[in-house]
Amino acid sequence: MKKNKPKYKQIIDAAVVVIAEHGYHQAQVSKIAKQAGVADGTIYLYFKNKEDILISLFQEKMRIFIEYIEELIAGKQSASEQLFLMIEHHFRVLADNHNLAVVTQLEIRQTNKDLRLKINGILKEYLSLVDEIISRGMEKGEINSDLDVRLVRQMIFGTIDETVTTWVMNEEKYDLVALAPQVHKLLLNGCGAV
Amino acid sequence: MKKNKPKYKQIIDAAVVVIAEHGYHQAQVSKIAKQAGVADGTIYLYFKNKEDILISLFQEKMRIFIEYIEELIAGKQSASEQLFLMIEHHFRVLADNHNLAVVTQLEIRQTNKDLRLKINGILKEYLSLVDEIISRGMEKGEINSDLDVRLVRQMIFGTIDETVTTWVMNEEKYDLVALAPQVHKLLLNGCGAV
Amino acid sequence: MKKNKPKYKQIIDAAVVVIAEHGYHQAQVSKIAKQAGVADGTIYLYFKNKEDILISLFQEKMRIFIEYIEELIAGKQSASEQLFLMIEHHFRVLADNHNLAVVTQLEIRQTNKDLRLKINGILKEYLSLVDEIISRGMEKGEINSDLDVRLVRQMIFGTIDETVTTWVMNEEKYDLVALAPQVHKLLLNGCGAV
Amino acid sequence: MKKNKPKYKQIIDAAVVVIAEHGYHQAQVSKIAKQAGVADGTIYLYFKNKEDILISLFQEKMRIFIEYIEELIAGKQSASEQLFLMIEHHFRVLADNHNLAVVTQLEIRQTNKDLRLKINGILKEYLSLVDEIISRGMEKGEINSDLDVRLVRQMIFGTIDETVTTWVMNEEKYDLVALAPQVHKLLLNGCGAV
DNA sequence: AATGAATGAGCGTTCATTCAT
DNA sequence: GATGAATGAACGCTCATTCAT
Repeated sequence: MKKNKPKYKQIIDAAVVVIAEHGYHQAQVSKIAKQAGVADGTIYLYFKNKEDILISLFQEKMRIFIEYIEELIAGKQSASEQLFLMIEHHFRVLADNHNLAVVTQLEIRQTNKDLRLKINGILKEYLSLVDEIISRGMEKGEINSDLDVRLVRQMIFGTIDETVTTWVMNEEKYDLVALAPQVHKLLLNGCGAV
Repeated sequence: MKKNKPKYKQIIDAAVVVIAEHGYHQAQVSKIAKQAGVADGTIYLYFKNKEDILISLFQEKMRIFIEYIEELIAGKQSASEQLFLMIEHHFRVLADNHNLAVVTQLEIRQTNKDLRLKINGILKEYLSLVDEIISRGMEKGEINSDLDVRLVRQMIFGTIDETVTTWVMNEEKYDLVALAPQVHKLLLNGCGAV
Repeated sequence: MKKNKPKYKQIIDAAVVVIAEHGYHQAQVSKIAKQAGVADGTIYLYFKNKEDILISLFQEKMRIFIEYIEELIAGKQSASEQLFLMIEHHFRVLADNHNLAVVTQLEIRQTNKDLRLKINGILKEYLSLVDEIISRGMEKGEINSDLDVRLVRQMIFGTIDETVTTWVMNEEKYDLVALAPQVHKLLLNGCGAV
Repeated sequence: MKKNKPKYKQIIDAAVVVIAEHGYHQAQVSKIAKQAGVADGTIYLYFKNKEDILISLFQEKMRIFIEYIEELIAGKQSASEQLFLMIEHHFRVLADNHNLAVVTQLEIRQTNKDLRLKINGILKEYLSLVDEIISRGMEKGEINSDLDVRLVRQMIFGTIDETVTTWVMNEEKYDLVALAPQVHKLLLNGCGAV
């Protein structure tokens, strides 16, 4: 399995650095190879093509992200608490990793439709997690079950995403994690929680 | 004034069609010119460069959009009603114009940082409009004035944008405009309206 | 005869200014038209094409130049004196007209082979004048008649031309006309004058 | 060092052929690549841009030229002899290489001011060599030391250059090398040698 | 005669990918 | 496995010239 070899992660980390530093359109394969300390051709022993680096990058980070959140909310009973932990973790991960924040909020979106569809495919796992929290919240009466789950999820993800993007665009001047309680309150209100 | 000459609008409309059909990176100037029924060089009598077409396109559409919404909400008293009219109009414009929806939700975002910053500059007028509705709603007691206006705006815009993007990504399979009441309700709840 | 109409000279003078100021490759027809105060299309009522402007420019200036020198040397007996008057006038004309100097020494030479051949055709009149001075000098015994007239002419023209070009390249920092006596002496020595 | 790799010289030689054959402005990079038997992109592994090909070409040829002349005149005592060897070698190199003669006398001069300045910078090494010969000639009493070294150099270089250009323009119909003794005599006379 | 909007051919350069070593 | 030199397709933009008014 190539994904477990050291150079695989090495190249992905190099890609995050290079894309964050130079922007997606200036992140040539040769630059990524140089940053990773390997030859250009070596990239193609681990990735099908340049697009595949980006997909794998997103997949890898998302996998870790989701696994962590799943652990985090595992023992919690209330949807409200689960939602809060998710929001806070989402904010914390990106606040702690400037490069990753730039890549996911700004650079990765500069890609073509096809690539974005693939990235959306990966994102679905996260969205499913949100759906589960919502559904469980409805079952327990925490969330108004008249609402459309999909719409609620779009509100939650849209708000979180927009909040992070605005923060990145404003050069991360303020404390993102500190916004978690307010965002949580807004979203919970929206859900019709009493 | 070049912006009032017929070819100016002709080229912008052609750009919307070509970009929606082929994607931003496959929207060569020659393709746009052909679609507009002018020579390649004519493009440059009306636009500084290819990037300028995109900026002008967004500016032009946003100008019409904002002017229309301003008229729409002019006589309305409640922030709730104003918000609803805005959401519905936002959805309706894009639902009525498939090409424009694809361009604004997917293609325009594939551009480099500089261009995105310019586009964000144009978007600010819309966001200001939202801010005004929120502020007025707070003054009247419709919206919980303890909330951060910026966060509320991010929730509103983030939710609307995410809703439209999801709809476009799902190949516009369902009725977007019909979602307006539910989205409106969600957002109003979020704002702490009683 | 178009050459006698005011706009003909107007355009040629504009071309000298524009080419000197912006360089040959940045001297677009539209710039020349603007400088001349006429419409782009008007240029083509007086000149076949852009190349024709340059040829006519050179022809016009050279005609005046030669006519003047012919008058100047008309009454003079010695080839030495004729040569001196020619050198001095050559230097003076270009020293007095910065733009013309830049155009003839630097910019006009940036043209393609065909155009340079045409320009050389015009230059031949000047070279013939030099040949005549040399031949008469040989007849009178002022110049060593064993020498090849063509080679002597190449020395004379080559030296004058190189001297002016070096002066232009050095930003005309020193007095070109003041060099005439020394250049004259050098060339006369070269001709074997005693 | 890229300059020692075979493809470096291969591309320069191809450039000489293509520029001589089609003229500078019709010497597209793709034509040069084809002539050199490499891909278009390969050019850019060895040269910064098209302009750089021309500069390197001139630099390379000038380097060989100067090195050869320096060896040639190393053991010679008289400035007269040194001057003759230089003139003859100058003529011989260009007479032996039609393409190079066309490129240096006609095509290379069609370039813009910036490029011409760079080329002049390279030419300075040659002009310095001439200056040295003149200075040494003055020390030894072979050349009239009242003369301005710069003017003498301009006469020497101007005459040689004009002679070669005239020969190229006349389609190289006569024997250029055979002119060396006469040109040498003319110049030596000019220098005031007895 | 004069205008100036419109035309459209033409090219230097980048960079993802390959493959011989 | 690892290398990195070589490949070659693809495109935004300029500007001399035309021609309807």
